[in-house]
Amino acid sequence: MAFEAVRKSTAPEIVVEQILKKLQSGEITTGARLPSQRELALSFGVGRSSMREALNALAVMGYLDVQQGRGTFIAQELPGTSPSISKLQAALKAGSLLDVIELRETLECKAAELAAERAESLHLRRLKQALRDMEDSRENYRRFLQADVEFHTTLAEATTNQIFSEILRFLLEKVVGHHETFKTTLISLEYRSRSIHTLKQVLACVKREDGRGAAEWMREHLNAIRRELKDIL
Amino acid sequence: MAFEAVRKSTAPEIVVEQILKKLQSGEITTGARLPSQRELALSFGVGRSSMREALNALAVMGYLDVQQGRGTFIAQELPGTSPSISKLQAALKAGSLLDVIELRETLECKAAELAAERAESLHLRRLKQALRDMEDSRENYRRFLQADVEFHTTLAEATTNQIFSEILRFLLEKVVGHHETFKTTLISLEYRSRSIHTLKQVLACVKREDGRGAAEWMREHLNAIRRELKDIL
DNA sequence: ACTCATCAGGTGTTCAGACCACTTTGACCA
DNA sequence: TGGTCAAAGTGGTCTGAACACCTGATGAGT
Repeated sequence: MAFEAVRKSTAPEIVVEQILKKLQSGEITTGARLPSQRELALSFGVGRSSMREALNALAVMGYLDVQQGRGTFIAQELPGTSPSISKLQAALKAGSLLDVIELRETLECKAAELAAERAESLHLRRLKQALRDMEDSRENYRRFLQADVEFHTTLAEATTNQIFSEILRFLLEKVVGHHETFKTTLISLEYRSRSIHTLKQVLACVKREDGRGAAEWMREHLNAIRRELKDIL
Repeated sequence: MAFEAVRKSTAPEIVVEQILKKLQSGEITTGARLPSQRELALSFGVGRSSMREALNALAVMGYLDVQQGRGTFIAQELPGTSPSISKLQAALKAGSLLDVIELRETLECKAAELAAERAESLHLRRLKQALRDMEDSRENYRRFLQADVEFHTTLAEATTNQIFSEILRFLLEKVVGHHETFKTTLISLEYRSRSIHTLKQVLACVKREDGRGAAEWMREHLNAIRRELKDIL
């Protein structure tokens, strides 16, 4: 037998709900100006402070835009009530590391390929530097990981496809999170050396604009990670 | 000569910032109880209403949990302080449609391949149904688009890789958004017919577990979209 | 005619104080 | 032991008064 939590209805909450309803039903146009806080408080039958709390809450949520001396306006862009974002985050939290690897294999191989075709000298320099950092920090796990991520991030940026690079950055962030949660200091020194070697091959391919080669070496790199992961789990 | 927007520092904002800093530096433990609003206001040197505004903002953001009669508590689960999400959204909004297509080609071809290996009968049924819906709504643009999205979404789900499917769902949502923004009713009837044909091939390949074939037909499908897009732009 | 400083009125912002509603606690009593 | 009740502390709400800021009108000066 389950009970529902008692829904307490405080004044600002009620006001927020009412305004939200009008907002979502399209009764108020974006960019429109609301009456002054004093008037609103009067017409809602609440005190100014309660009215202010409601308006502030809506502002924090991104629905309103309050400007001192000018008034309160409906936000130009209503926050896309997109539940997909939270679903994405939930999936990332719940999803298995192997799933992530599968995605990374798909995306990063293509990224390597595109990078080979489009990378500019700036990217090449950063890739080179990241590899040097990895070599210099073989024994320091955190720094190694950081340089590793830098390499992958730069490669993604070199695709000159902003969406591509942001999604990859997003994924990598989660990978790092996983590492930190599980304190995966376990990663073997041998694996690190092999990583550096493989990524050097990737960089070499990118330099000579060999897309297929870059993709293949990247696949090799990710397979190595997958193997390492399986050993640990 | 560019100027930065003036950063107005209102009292509650400053308080929010300070509390946020303490929160993120881990100076306060989750679940801990804060001093009373009156005390806090005193120690921050602001009025109680300003203090309340700050606390409410933090509560809306999910950092705090205020309970009447009991006190204000740090939320048990601090909201993931990931700015990358908003960056991702920004990139999606600003990024070109061609970039999205490039990503889709990468992801959906792989999805088709994986689906061919893993799809269950439930997925096959839904894919079939989606194709039927597309055929039945050749003349109704919105319904056609909806069925189209359903096909791609189902294919993504058939990978049995939750993260994969969520990211694709996320991308597709944006594509639909683009369509609705630009009122792209322009898409030719011929294109629709060709889409249906190509996707039928994809489904056939998935049925006989031909991963390579499914990927190739999907690539064909996306190339058609790319061509259609170029014509429009 | 144009430019600029000034001012009045409206707006959001902040404050202080009072009171209300709720929760916890502990003293009290049957 | 169990219930009742009052007190104290908490957040919730209201009010009136300043304060800070923006806008538009006014009018003096060029």
